[in-house]
Amino acid sequence: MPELPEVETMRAALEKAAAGALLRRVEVRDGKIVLGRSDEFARRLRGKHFVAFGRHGKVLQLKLDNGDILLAHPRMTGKFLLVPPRHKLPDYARVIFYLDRELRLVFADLRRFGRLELVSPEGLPEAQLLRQLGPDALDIESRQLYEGLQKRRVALKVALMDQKLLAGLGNIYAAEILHRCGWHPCVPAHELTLPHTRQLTKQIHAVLHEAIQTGGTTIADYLSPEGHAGGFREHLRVYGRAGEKCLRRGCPGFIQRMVLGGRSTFYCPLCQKQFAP
DNA sequence: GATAATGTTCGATC
DNA sequence: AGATCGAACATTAT
Repeated sequence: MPELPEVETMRAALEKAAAGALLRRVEVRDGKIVLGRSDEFARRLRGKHFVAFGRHGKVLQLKLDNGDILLAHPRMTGKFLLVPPRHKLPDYARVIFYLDRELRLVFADLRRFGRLELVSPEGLPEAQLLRQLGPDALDIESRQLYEGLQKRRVALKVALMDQKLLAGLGNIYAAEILHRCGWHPCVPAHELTLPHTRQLTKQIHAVLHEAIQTGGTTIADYLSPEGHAGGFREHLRVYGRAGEKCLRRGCPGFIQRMVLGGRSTFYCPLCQKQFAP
């Protein structure tokens, strides 16, 4: 489920609630979630403190006081939840981190696609969860994005979701960004000029910042670690709105759904035709 | 019961 | 070699 804004919302919430927390015990209920040996994973974490909370693309980076880094990728349905004392554990609790202060941090994941990986500082560059990622979508500059787009023949929306090009965008935000640009999702990526790419970069940053401000997007089951739904759902202009009226001021169009790269794609056939900066 | 779901990865093919 | 496509992964909600 989560894309960059949802992972950033998780990061900020964990930083607030668990900075400096001690990991008393780690219980791996589902070994599939953890890369490598579960017993080793639990043993290496026990007794460490969380000291910093980072993120790259959709990957959360929880840093420990011995330099090791716990990487977490939620994939489709993974999430961290902070469970207060005496509260019942959530459904699909796959890995449980028992902290001091009577706090429990749970990695819950219905579909079991999520992954946790513990790496040493030296191992960080080759970490499976980070290895293939391009620059973070919040940091990428137009020039770099332009050069990456030039090399690709695929539809622009497919390129935006390619984590090697830039890390963090998924199906929701790629669609929303293209609608704000007024471009059709099928535009071949390499047709963008540098000025087009400047406009695109600006919208990528604007949409992501707006989504972070509102706590991300909840479609089916995303919740922040404190259990809050995301507010960006009210800001969606195309995603999940097939058959509904286009929300661009003055546009009489209706949102259409098509399949691109195997994923549902939503766009307005009337106002996503233009292709000029 | 069929369909779709906020994502990545692998193997086959171009 | 590198890009691209479709299937696979696992499980539920509608």
